[in-house]
Amino acid sequence: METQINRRKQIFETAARLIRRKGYEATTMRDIASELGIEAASLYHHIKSKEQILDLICFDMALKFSNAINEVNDIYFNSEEKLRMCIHEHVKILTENPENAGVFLTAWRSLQEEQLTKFIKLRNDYEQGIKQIIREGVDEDIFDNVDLKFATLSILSTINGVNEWYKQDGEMTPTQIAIKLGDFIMGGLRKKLVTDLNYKP
Amino acid sequence: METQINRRKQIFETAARLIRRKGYEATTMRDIASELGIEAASLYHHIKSKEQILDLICFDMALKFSNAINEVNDIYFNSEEKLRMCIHEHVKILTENPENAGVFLTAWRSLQEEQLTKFIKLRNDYEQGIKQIIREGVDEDIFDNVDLKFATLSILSTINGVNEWYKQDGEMTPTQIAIKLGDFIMGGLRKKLVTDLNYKP
DNA sequence: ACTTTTGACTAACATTTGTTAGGCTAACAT
DNA sequence: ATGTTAGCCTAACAAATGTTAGTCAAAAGT
Repeated sequence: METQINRRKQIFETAARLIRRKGYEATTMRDIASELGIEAASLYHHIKSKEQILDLICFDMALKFSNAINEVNDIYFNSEEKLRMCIHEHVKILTENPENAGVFLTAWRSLQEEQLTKFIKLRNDYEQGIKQIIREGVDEDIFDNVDLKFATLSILSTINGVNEWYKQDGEMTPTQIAIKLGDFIMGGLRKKLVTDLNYKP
Repeated sequence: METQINRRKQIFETAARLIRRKGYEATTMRDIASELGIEAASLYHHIKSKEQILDLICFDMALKFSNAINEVNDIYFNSEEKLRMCIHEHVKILTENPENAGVFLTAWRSLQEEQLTKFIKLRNDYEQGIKQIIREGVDEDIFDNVDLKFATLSILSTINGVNEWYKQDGEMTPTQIAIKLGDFIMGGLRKKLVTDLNYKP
């Protein structure tokens, strides 16, 4: 009763780990089963299909990102604060389950047509949400007058990169990463002068 | 004679396009052949194997990046200029052949053990090269006292993201993208004050 | 004690995969 | 004219893939 649920969870976790490392098509049902010490056919007592694994992981992650930006928009008002909080929430999601996040970031291409279309729509919504926050910052003269699409995609690429090097037992906590990322995205690499009144530590 | 070489080139181009879009394992020899209007077996008169396609593309791209950073290091001295030129060269490589670049960025995971090890080493060398330039900038007090590994990987993620949205007939040329990226990476999103003596347009 | 459920197994399936062998045709070289 | 080769074809193969069917032992529920 309890064990079944755990087994199912194990299957999803193992699958996510392998799919993230080798890709969806390169990961076989026999690979997943072998990692769990069982036969491939046994997987089907717990899951519907291989495709279901990819579907659930991708859309579960997409939902998390969607919820995160909605919360941030509900709570905060200042654009820079909003963006910094989005970065923080994004990093939290990427790091609290790096395997699923990795699947979300790379294996979504393997979704079937219908699901793929839905997924891309969700991802576009999220991008539009970030873009809107940047737009507000530009309108309020807090952010530079940047190309919105360019800035949005660049920032998201920067944040998503975290998934490629983050280690659970690494030197930086997710929060520390988020702060550094926020500083980098806000202020860039160049040395700040103290005469810059916008300067924040 | 002449046609053979062209056919071979066509095969690599078609393969790169498909592999970039769907992944290496998801792209079959029959897919590639079908795009060219021939049978899968016919491909083998021009290439050795499917794996060879991936190998050549990945290592050809790796070589380009390696050459680029070496040239930059030979020609320029100022750290910020060096980094901006690296960004420019990197963007040029990513955009002058987006298909091959996409394969390089995502499909390298499918390389066989031996080639994979070699590839990762080359990529690490490149990352170390960028890191070294940032280190120089920090030492020369031009860049903020950032975490070197963090800054290197963040910057590379930012630049590589270009491959996901760049369009040949888009609004921005590769050079314009490189300049915007350089500005963003150097100065960040936040509005600059004119009292910041480091400010560059 | 008896029945049901859980979770695994073996065996097998239909497809799909990368690849090889061998043959045909048209262009080219001598 | 004759031999060669470039470029494709069909046929086929062995291996791997996702999945289904049917069986069985142990645990849980009654």
